[in-house]
Amino acid sequence: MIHLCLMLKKSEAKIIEAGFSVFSANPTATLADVAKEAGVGRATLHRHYAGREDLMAALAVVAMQELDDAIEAATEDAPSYTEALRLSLEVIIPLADRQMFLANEPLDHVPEVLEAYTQQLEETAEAVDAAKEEGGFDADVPTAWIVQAIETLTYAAWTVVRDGDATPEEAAALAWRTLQSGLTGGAK
Amino acid sequence: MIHLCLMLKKSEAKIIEAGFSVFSANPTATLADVAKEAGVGRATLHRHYAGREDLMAALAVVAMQELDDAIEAATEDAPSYTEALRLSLEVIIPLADRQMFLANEPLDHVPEVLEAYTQQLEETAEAVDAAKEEGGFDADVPTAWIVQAIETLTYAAWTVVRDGDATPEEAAALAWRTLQSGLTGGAK
DNA sequence: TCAACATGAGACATAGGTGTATCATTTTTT
DNA sequence: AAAAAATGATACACCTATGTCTCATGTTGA
Repeated sequence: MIHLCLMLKKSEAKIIEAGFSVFSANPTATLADVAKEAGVGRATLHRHYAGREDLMAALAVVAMQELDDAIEAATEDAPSYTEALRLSLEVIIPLADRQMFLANEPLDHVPEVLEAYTQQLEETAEAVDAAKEEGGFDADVPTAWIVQAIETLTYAAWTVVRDGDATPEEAAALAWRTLQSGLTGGAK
Repeated sequence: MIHLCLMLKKSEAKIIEAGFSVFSANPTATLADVAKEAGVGRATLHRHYAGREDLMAALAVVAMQELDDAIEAATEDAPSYTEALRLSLEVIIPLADRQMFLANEPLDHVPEVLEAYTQQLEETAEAVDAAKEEGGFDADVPTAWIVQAIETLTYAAWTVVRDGDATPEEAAALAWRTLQSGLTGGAK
């Protein structure tokens, strides 16, 4: 909401924030619910976003942008690709609740979102490949698996944080340890 | 469908199978879609299942039962709890597409499903605790995290299989390795 | 064969979310 | 202060999924 105000009008910012809040709690919530949460008339919502799809797409764009910014800020002076991946993991967890509800939305029809998403995946894959050369990951393990493991363990970390079973820092540490050395006692 | 016929009438079995098929592809599909896929009139579907919630609950019950059966069959003569967890992981992956679409359904209102699900989680947690004592997992790692990691890595495995990036056996092996020893080169 | 039952097809009513238009009011800008 | 823009509230029409009902047809079992 802070930096959103720089580019979005006041009502739009309120609607976007309400969208994150409401749809995170209930992905099938009504546009009326969003408008109410935003303290805005339903008609006003329609003035800014033509329909549900438009709003979802806007939410996706904002979420992607936030993610990109956070990752770039966290990794810009990382000493290695491996460390950059670890730092990314740490940074993503607190933002995950703004992304997760979008995962089940059919956003493939919005080229802007699709493009950003595939690029995100590609960048991760590139970072993983680079980390492999550093010895951070075993070259024998398929990159596709490592990327998927990073994504799902990020989700796992977000879940345990949400359930109050760990702090974001603890969850990030557990996720990274799982990725790197696994959970066996001997591998400590 | 094979053993379902033992307890479900023909139409019911067809509807249930169609439900898995249709809702896996599109979680917001219509009851009419399910009826069509089942080769059954929409009215017939309503005769057997009062509404969408009823159908979803029935699907959840069947899916849970299948999971229980598969896990029990796979682990009944496992040499250890750790090995039992590995075998469970292997067995769940091919069944995962019958479960995943249910994850985003609000089934908490169906006590039968809720109870079966929580029991499933408890059994996993118990197996993890037992595996800890065997040395299969580090006792320092919270059980809640291990359980969550197992779940999400199972999902990851299902995903790569679905995308054609690995066979079920390969995916299971990757998931288990990730859990146990991680993906670092040195941990091979 | 006959009776009981299940099914398919269609008509019908309903409810809820969605999108639009209008108008008075408020806020912002000039 | 005056003009312009944004907003809230309301009413309206629309569409789709849903659920119910009926009746003719088909299937099953006695």
